[in-house]
Amino acid sequence: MAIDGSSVSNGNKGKASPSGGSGRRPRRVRMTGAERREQLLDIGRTLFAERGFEGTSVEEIAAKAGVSKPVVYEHFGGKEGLYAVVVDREMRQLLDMVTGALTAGHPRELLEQAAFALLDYIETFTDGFRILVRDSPVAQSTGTFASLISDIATQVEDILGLEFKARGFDPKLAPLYAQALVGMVALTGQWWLDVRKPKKAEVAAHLVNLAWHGLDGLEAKPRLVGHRKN
Amino acid sequence: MAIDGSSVSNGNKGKASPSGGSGRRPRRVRMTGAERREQLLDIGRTLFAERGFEGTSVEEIAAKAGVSKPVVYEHFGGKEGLYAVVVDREMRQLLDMVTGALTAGHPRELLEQAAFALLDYIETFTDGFRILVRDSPVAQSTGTFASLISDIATQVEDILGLEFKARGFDPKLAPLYAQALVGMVALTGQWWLDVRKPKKAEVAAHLVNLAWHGLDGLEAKPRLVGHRKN
DNA sequence: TGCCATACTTACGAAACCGTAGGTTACGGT
DNA sequence: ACCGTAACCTACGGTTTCGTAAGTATGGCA
Repeated sequence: MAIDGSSVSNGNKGKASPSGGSGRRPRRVRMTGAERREQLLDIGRTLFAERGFEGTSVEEIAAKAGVSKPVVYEHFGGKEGLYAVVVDREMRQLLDMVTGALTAGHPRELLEQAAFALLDYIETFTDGFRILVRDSPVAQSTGTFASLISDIATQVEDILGLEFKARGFDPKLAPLYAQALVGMVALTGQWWLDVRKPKKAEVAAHLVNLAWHGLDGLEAKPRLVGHRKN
Repeated sequence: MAIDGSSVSNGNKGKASPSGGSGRRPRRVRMTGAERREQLLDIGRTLFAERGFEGTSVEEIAAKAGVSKPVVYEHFGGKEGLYAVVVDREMRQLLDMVTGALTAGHPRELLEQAAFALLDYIETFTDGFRILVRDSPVAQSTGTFASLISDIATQVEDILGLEFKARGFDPKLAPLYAQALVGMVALTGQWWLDVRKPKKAEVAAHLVNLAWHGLDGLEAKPRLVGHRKN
């Protein structure tokens, strides 16, 4: 089992039911430290996503892992410790995906790839996205969704900045446009989470359509330049 | 004093300091019921905005009003009661402003007005916006920011739907584009909350610029059709 | 086989919080 | 001057939660 990669698998089989199904399953699981740690992170992510930081108790996390509270404290020092790790991993994941999509190409392709990457993250790591969108516990400054969005927006800024200069626009406006683009994709992604109606690639195509041509010059049937399947 | 209108004024003069400055100020304030109610709503809104629902205690609200806990329970029946009223008023306010901006005109003007209205709301009722963006206590379904955004998006949908039909686009895509537009404005507004850099009208102009012409056909110096001052 | 580090438990202290019971003070009308 | 009502308070019960102290089982290894 991969120790580092934020494990996508999450079945919650544990359930703390003491009796096994057939004869001789070991009653208590007794995982290795690293395993338990990963499991707690998984469960924590899920619970934080659906109940928020303050709405989730350490005992609940521990119980769902079939373990008692002090185990959590042993691994993370406390609730905030666990939360911090969850958020950090999630931010890293999202940032990696988007950054990877913003490496090279024509601006329109970059936009397309980034939009797709964000939608992809939202789909694959839904819980993480929910956590990032929700509020952080205290003293946010860093670790906020806003700050993360800003990080991404900063990269978009750089790209836009060049483009703006080349076209004679004020590069100081790049942040604004970057924010608008990210916001457009992010909130559409959130909406799409519940609806799931057009396929992801189609959503991305339409978003790019809107961002690139504007309402005035929309194309009826936009296509992604790079054609994807999933 | 207007009983109903969500009072914008918020100075927190009370502060519960018992000694008045000069001679004979009555030591305890003893407001009328309606006044106290409004004051509690004001304070509640502020606290919920900065600490969230679960992070705010009834006692804290009461203390800040220079009053004891049971007063809050007398007026609102509990923490959730107060929160519900705050959220309801805020949603109504925002919805009114945006709906009012979406009454008549050319689509581009509507977009412009709606964007401006949202930014205006964010600026004027910052705390309210923060509350709406944060998470609701439990059993969200209604009262969520997402649901509010959807309400607004629905209105945008209708407008876009007509436009799409007239232009021969698939009207089923209207929700997607509506969501994208609303998301663009909403998240840009959230960003602008902290930065406050370009003036509100300028932000609106650029948003309309992007939404209308797209990155491909951006204007260097967009102007709002209806010129505003504040 | 005996040892020992690691994984894990039970039990508890302390604090924060919600919500209520029952009593007290000021204000307005008569 | 009196009295009722509306506004407000003190005090407390009961629950939840964080975090810790101190002890128990388990599995690998000399």
